[in-house]
Amino acid sequence: MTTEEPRWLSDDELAGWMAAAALLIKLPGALDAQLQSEQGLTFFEYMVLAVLSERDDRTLQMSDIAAATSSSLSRLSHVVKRLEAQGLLRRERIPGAGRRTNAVLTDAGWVKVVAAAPGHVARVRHLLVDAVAADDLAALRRISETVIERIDPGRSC
Amino acid sequence: MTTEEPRWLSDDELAGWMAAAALLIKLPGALDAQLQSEQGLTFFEYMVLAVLSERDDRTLQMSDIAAATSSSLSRLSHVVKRLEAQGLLRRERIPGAGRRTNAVLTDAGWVKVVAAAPGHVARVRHLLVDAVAADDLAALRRISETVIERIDPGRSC
DNA sequence: CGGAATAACTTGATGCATCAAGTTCTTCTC
DNA sequence: GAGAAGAACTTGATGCATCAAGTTATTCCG
Repeated sequence: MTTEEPRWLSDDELAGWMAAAALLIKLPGALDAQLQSEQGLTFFEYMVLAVLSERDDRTLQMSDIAAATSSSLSRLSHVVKRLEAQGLLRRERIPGAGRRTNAVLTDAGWVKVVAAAPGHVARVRHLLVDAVAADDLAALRRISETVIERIDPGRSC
Repeated sequence: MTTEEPRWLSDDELAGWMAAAALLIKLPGALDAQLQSEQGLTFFEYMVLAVLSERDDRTLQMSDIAAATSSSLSRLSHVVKRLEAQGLLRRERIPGAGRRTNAVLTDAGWVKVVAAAPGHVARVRHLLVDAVAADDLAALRRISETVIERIDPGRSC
């Protein structure tokens, strides 16, 4: 807690940051709205199902899903419980491995992701991937990775 | 609802998008956590106060605040009610102008923003502005503006 | 080999966001 | 100038996110 005058943002920095902040506020809602109206899914729920669907055995441990979706284990646990109640996946304790738990995509879950994916990808294309230059998308990736590393340092080694 | 095979994302596109998605999930939480622990404010609450504090008369109409913070009027209304209950701002109906309402920052609100700003700016610098190249920040601005324009077309004219 | 620390979740309470519906003025149209 | 349409919010219900605390194996250590 110093009393020195902080380094405020320059005009360019401020403009960049405000634009980014607007993106943070609006984009999640836009993605949610589309998935919600077409498939009754949250963007985050979709991510969970999608991550599972990419595995050969449609199975992944809770912690690994959390890592893959950048979420807390607590958030994931609540969501998985809801998805399980809907029959889209089921949980299985891994015997002899502490409290480790796998989530397994059910057939109904698979059908759901397959139904949701085209519309979702089309939306992501329309809003972002097809809207910006390839260079800018690469920049966005660099930026995101840098910022994420700063948020929790040493998460990827 | 076409049955054609959709255009899936290429590896580069997918990597860019996943990184961006991770950013969308983690950055808001990181900003909230800092403001919450230091000043008991949400990032969004801070934005509302900050926008008001930049006006000479510390006054702005609800709709204008909503536009400046990229939020819905509904969300803003709830937040402003909470901030008013804490004495950080007050609302004033503008007479003879329909349901138009101004929000006015109180002295307590001013003190709060002034107290919160340095820590918040430092955090934004550390996580984003100072972490990425100036070119990349410019790219982020371009990207954000493009995406926002796609989300609700013709919001800025 | 026993007790403490750790890992991997789960749960419950609280609070914020969103959506749909309701209010209350003003303005436009005939 | 009356009634309809629209603008600018407000409100209440619902649901999701977060935080702190609780569980339940497992491993480490003396």
